[in-house]
Amino acid sequence: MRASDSGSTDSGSGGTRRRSERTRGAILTAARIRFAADGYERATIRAIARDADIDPSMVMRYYGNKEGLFAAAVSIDLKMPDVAALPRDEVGRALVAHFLGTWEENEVLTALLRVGVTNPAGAERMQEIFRNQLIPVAHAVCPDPEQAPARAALGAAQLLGLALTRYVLRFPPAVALSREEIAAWLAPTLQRYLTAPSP
Amino acid sequence: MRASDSGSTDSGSGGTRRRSERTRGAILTAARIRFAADGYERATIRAIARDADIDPSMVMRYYGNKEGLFAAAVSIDLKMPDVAALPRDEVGRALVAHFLGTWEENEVLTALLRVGVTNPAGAERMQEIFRNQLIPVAHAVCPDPEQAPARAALGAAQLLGLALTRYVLRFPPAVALSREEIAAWLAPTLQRYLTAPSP
DNA sequence: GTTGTAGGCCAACAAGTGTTGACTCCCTTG
DNA sequence: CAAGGGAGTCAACACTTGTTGGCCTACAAC
Repeated sequence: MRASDSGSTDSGSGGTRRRSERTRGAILTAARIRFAADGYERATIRAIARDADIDPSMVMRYYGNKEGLFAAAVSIDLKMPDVAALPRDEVGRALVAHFLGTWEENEVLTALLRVGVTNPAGAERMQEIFRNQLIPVAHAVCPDPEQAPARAALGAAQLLGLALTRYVLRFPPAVALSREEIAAWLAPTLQRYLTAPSP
Repeated sequence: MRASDSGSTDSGSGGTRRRSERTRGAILTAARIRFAADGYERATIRAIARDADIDPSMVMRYYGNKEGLFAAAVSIDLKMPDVAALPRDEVGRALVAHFLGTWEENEVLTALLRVGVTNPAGAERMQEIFRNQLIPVAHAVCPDPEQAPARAALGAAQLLGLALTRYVLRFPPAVALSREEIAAWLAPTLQRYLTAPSP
């Protein structure tokens, strides 16, 4: 897969600097895969380095320590859609579809979930994302702004629970459901949590 | 807390055997607490032994190895209520209430969730529980028996997601919700997943 | 061509892990 | 009382982990 191979006919300025950035990237992608597959503790620096075809000490050189590597590997922007611009009754469906698409194309989310469950720093990171990226969405569609955090939490519980059973624990029936079926079932739930009057 | 203290005036047969069973129990409770708090990898046998006030080697003597200890520590019976005997439209509320009560009084569930996310054996254990204890509930109330597994998975996703955000990741709004509020929000969701016609 | 500098690798360290075997102590049984 | 066996302790093992410092190599500037 190595594009622009070792021929290194690349332009004059910065032949080595180029290479360093390529290995930094290799480390990050390897780290994301390992964190997603194994969680924080079992994703060893040695294994990540092996995947990236470099020496373990390079990880330390570039990212200081394991926590630094994790922090660099799992920064994520959920790119939440602008729900205020949607018809009010399509918010639930749009969010579920966006969530499924993002999760399946981006292993960082699985990594974050796996790490957040066992590592305090990971949990904090998830709280940040919830606070900065999810609550604002609720704020945009909730009838009562004061209820936005609670309603966002309910929606997050439903979506993260689905990710948990489908992508992490892999309950067979949860894996077998198609994305369309999931959207059909979950959309009304999200819609209600975010826009319906309090029960 | 040690009932019938070291006076050992207990009846003749089996003074030592009694003590052994007491330490077995101490190991199990310490293990449950540690697994719940730290997950599988970070819950070290040494820490568990320290909590139980015994030597690490005793853990090996009684449970063989760490996996054996885990298997012994997290066997659980959810004691699911007999939903067939309930009015059909109260199933959702009953399940949510039962779930919240069970989770808050039993740290084993948090342990299982934490371990299941990073450890294959833990995930398998959760799949077992889902298959043997949750699917039957869905079978008892689903209109179409063939859909029971999928509907059970949807319900499990919602409930586990709530446990995840409230008891493990501790999103502040999820922690702040009262059990009554949670029941009011989630009961209709469970009700729909289990009993409503397919969307 | 010489030199400085950054990229990269090797070997090693200290700490902590699960696990094992030999040892002591005490209670129960004859 | 003597003997047996199980409960419990101690010290050590082999191994893996994150992390460090010294060394080599190749490119860029002078």
